[in-house]
Amino acid sequence: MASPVTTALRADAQRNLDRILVAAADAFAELGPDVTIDEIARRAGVGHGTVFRRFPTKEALRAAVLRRRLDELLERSRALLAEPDAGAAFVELVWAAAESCRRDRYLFEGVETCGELEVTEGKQELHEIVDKLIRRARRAGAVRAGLDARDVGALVGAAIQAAAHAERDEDWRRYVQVVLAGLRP
Amino acid sequence: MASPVTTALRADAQRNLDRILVAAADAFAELGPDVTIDEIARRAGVGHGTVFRRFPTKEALRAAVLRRRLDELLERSRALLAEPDAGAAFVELVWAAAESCRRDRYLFEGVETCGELEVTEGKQELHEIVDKLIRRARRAGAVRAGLDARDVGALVGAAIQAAAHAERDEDWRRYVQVVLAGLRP
DNA sequence: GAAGAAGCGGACCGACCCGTCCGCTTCAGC
DNA sequence: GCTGAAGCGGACGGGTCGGTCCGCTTCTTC
Repeated sequence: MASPVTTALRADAQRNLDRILVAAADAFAELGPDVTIDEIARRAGVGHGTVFRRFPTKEALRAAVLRRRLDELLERSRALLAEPDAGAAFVELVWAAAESCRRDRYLFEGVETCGELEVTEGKQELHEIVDKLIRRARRAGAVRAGLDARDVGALVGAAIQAAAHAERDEDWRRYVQVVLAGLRP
Repeated sequence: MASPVTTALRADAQRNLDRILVAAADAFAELGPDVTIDEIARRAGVGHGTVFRRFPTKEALRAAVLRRRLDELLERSRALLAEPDAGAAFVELVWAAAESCRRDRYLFEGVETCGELEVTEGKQELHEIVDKLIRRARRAGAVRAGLDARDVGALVGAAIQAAAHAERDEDWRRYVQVVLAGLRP
């Protein structure tokens, strides 16, 4: 996924790699970008030396996890370009982004601050597609002017972040609805 | 401020205390809650032992800084209760909160996660007054139903946080406007 | 200006954590 | 099964940082 031509891994190594990526995604989402590698290794059931053999630094591991999330969003966004109703497509996009941020509340912040090529390229690609979706929606009169992909991403990420300390667990939906209402012309 | 009956400090000690609080506020706002005490001490022009004499832990220092911000907001909110136009008072409240978060983008997150009595009490007080302002505004038809002080605080704080990585420096105003638009009925 | 209290700050300790390294284990091909 | 390569993981080094402590300095009071 990260590098298209990975030399085939031994079966046990591949198994460990998968478990590390899953454990890292969970741990980052739950404890934030400052989780220790030891914690991730513990969750994956491997020694922390094993983590460092696959990912030279903690940042590289974080980047791999972020990239996976970005790829999911990319796929979803591309599909939405085919949706005939531009306004509905935009609303769906927002909810998809919200779901992603919901799974990892540090996603937006992470993508913004991560300098790894893997992530900045993914972000760039995503922005281009999302900008298309926004322009379409604006022409259809469903979205106010003066907003781009970065703005929408930031606001949605923010709404989820806001709900992190909420009392009820579904508050994030209300917050996203507030933002959606604010995005209309 | 924190404790009403502080035993009088020696003149130089009081001077140092003031400089520490200013330096800490700046450093926390600029570098986040993880700044080192050494950095704060350096900015204040004191040794880091001096910081620990006034504040037993880093958390206590952070709490003192947060409390100061909360007190400013408290004062502002109380004044707004006297404003005859409930809708306008609410909008002003939101902008005041935004300005505070703008000065320290980690303010909201800090207040939510800080366990020190000093801060939780201040938050409680603020919530009560802001809830009054919101109820007034709702009765005046200026704010949608189903939102309380916590919600509004979260959304405003998040909007500012979102603007932290924005390209233009005034983007945070646009974001607050989006949220304000979303808060209307 | 003398004396004692208050304050200062840097050396120091211990905990934590990233990243390396190497002796041992496990897998894959024959 | 044998063999060599690939993989493993824990011990270790080095750096950082929060918090303590104590010999020295500075202020205040008389």
